[in-house]
Amino acid sequence: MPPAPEPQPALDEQIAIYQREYRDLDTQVEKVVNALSRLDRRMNVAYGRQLALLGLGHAEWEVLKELVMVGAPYQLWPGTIAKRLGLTPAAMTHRIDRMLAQGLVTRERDPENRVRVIVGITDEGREKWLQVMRKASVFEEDLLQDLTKVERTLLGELLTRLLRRVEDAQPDASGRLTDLD
Amino acid sequence: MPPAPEPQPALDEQIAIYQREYRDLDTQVEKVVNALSRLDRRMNVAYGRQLALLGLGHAEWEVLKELVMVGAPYQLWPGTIAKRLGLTPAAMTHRIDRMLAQGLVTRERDPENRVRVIVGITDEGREKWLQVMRKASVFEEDLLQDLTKVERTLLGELLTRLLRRVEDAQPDASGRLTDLD
DNA sequence: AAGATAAAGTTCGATGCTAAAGACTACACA
DNA sequence: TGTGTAGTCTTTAGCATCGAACTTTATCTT
Repeated sequence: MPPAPEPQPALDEQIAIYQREYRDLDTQVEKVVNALSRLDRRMNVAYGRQLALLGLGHAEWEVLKELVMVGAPYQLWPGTIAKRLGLTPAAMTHRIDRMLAQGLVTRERDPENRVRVIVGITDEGREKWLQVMRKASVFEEDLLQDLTKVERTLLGELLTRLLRRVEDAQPDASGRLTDLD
Repeated sequence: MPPAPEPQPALDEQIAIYQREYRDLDTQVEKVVNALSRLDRRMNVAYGRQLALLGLGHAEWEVLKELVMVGAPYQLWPGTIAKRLGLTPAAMTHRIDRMLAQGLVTRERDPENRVRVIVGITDEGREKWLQVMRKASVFEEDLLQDLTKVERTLLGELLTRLLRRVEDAQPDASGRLTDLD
């Protein structure tokens, strides 16, 4: 008898096991959190497949996204990108190096402050972003195909409220998410 | 004038910009997907803080989770863990090495098949898992504090349906998520 | 039985990330 | 003006991961 079955257990089954191991578990909460985490993983795998087809990695995609998201003229300081992506400045330096070599971005010194650097996107970079978006939107539509318009709106609404809680409330020293003011 | 404001734009604002850059965007779908992705990132940051306090990294935590999740006698083959976590077998070898040195897991040859290895969890590993769960459940309750019981159930239900779509349907060659059986 | 094939895990070389130290610029204050 | 101080990016060393080749064991085929 093998030490474990191969396939990943279904979500509800997994929660049930957790509860056996940890009595005080709130199964309702745990279900939401685990579903979120599993969904994000699956989505990233799916995106990764499409990115690979276009010769991009997740790293490059993240940076292109930030540059487009900021709107015209599509410029950011490396430090800003790093902060938003949760990376160190060192990692950004190297990412920009690689993306520069691929012709996806530009890098120049900020004329107003020579210590600063301005990263911009090239036409090719913008084109790549668009191609990925087209592929991604197909996948996302497939993902949500079982939900009605009303359900989609509701889901977006509920998630936004969670996001607001975690983004607007700075956690205190013990990590608690408190007052939103 | 700086090339970009420091703080990350709010979700709705971000979606609006995306739509300016990509006309055909379904804002409803995009809102769900982006909220999901942003939530997962924030959650991982929060977990990371608690893990660091206990001297654990995300890598160790993932492995402990899989071992507990499988139930007694808490044993798995390295390859199974690797598959479920989306890692290569090589990475698992090194993770087990490190966790062995920390006394979190055990490693022995499978008596039924000498090529195979059985990874088990130690009492200390189980205790660490429990400590993390206690911390995590506090954070998760805080995260969901604005939702009523009904809303929590509904959210869990909607997410489960998405998960079912992406986990049960193998994507075809073009990456589409189709028929569920 | 004997050899081919398949499967599991480890080893090896290369890549990308982090933390820490370093270099450079701008600004504050004497 | 000169010096200190803070902020931004780059460099360096160490570590985790991946892809690929290799070792060992079990199973299939004849």
